[in-house]
Amino acid sequence: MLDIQILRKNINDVETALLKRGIVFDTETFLQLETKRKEIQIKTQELQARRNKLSKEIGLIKKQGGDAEPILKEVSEIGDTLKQSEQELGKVQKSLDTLLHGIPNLPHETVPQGVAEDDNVENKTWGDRKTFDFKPKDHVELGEITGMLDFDAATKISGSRFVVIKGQLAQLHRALIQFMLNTHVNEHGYTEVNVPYIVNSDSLFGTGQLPKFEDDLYKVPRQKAEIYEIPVDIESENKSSGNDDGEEYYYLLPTAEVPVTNLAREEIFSASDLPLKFACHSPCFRSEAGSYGKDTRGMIRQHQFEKVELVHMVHPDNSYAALEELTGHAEVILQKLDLPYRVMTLCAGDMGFSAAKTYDLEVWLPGQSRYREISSCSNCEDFQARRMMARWRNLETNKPELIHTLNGSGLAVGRTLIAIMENYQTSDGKIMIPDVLQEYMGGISEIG
RNA sequence: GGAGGGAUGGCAGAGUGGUUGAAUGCACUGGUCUUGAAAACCAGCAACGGGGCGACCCGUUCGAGAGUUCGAAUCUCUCUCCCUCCGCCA
Repeated sequence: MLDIQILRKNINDVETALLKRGIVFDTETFLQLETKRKEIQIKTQELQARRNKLSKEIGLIKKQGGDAEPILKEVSEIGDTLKQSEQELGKVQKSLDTLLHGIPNLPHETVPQGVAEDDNVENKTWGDRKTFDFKPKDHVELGEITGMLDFDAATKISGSRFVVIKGQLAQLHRALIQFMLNTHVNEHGYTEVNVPYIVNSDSLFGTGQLPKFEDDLYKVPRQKAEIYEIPVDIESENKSSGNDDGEEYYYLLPTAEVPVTNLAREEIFSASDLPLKFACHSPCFRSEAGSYGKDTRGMIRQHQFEKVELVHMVHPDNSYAALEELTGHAEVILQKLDLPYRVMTLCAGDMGFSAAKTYDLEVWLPGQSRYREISSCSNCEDFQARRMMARWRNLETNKPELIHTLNGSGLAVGRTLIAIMENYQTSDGKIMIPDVLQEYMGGISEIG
């Protein structure tokens, strides 16, 4: 969520910044709403002040045993006007909120202009792409040969975009999780957390998935206490547009970023608490609505996958240094696994809703002969913090101020598994185990 | 599933219709004292929003929402969450 003060004072800057993302901001509508808001708010508050003043006088008069009748009459006349004014204000506020909640974060000045993937900028590449003296297979073929990736079984059990991993490959998958967590906790100073996989709408609002991206999420009906049906004809008039079904659903987490970042929701940290760094392994659930036909082959894009997520909560001055650090931590995993990758700075138009700047790590997949995203590391600045009121106390001002939040994958486990399969394959379809993982695999050096 | 009890400022915890945005303690900030620190003492200290160049002024907020009232932390209703006991259970 943007600071509404920026919209009020520097609307042109906002327009320009959003244009960098390829978004044309409806300044006209905003200014109209804002003018209306100001007018109604001032009027409402004047009425409230008058009512409060008179009510206090009534209290005093009654205490002294005087006659409050004249004032009582005057104040009761304010009632209707005030109520109407308050309702009007509520409507305008709501429209403004809806508008504000739908505006994505403004890109940092170092973010390249652009609207799509093609405009992302390559920062660096790491590692040598291995050359094979045979035609490298992709993970689907390798999975078939070894019998350890079973898409048909998953289709039977669940449907498309699921997979069953079997045998030593499942073990390798588990080994990757241990390896990633251990590295981040023991070498990078993260605190490991284990979180709920079902989250509420407040949490999703906090990180920015709601209200705009509800279609991407799996909803879980929530058990509600039984309530009596209210006869429709009586009640329907009064139930205005504000009839959100707010807490009727839980949601499956699309990323551990949601529960972990929300640890900071409505908290005020002391300056010495920061930075906080959390590492969390979790499954992730995504409906993938709107991605029909995209990445249908293999386990690149699944409804359910596992990920080790890194989250930083930092002093606002340090968030860009933290972004470099966090990205570096994700890179370490790829380096230790000796998987070739490149680092991309996402262009403004390709960034997620909450991000001010994002680096993507893309791993080389020889079976597909291309780089594929395996981690996305973002600085959200105060965008999420404002939505969830995550603050720290500045001792210089003695006031609570917004923290900055960052998140990144360190790494996506399923895609890392694919990368190992494709990069470490042998001509007869076996998979070599990267050195650093062998201790997690009972010392073996090859599977398949 | 059954029976009770609760939710108030950063934290703990008073407050049951009228200058209560809220006693008190802790924490925090500034000061006195001290060689320095601690202790003691003095003072300050909720958040959010609006108006004004500004000194300031105003509004909202005591889990959330609705209601009663001239006036609600306090009364009514609904919801959410937490705690205790019993039952069941990985």
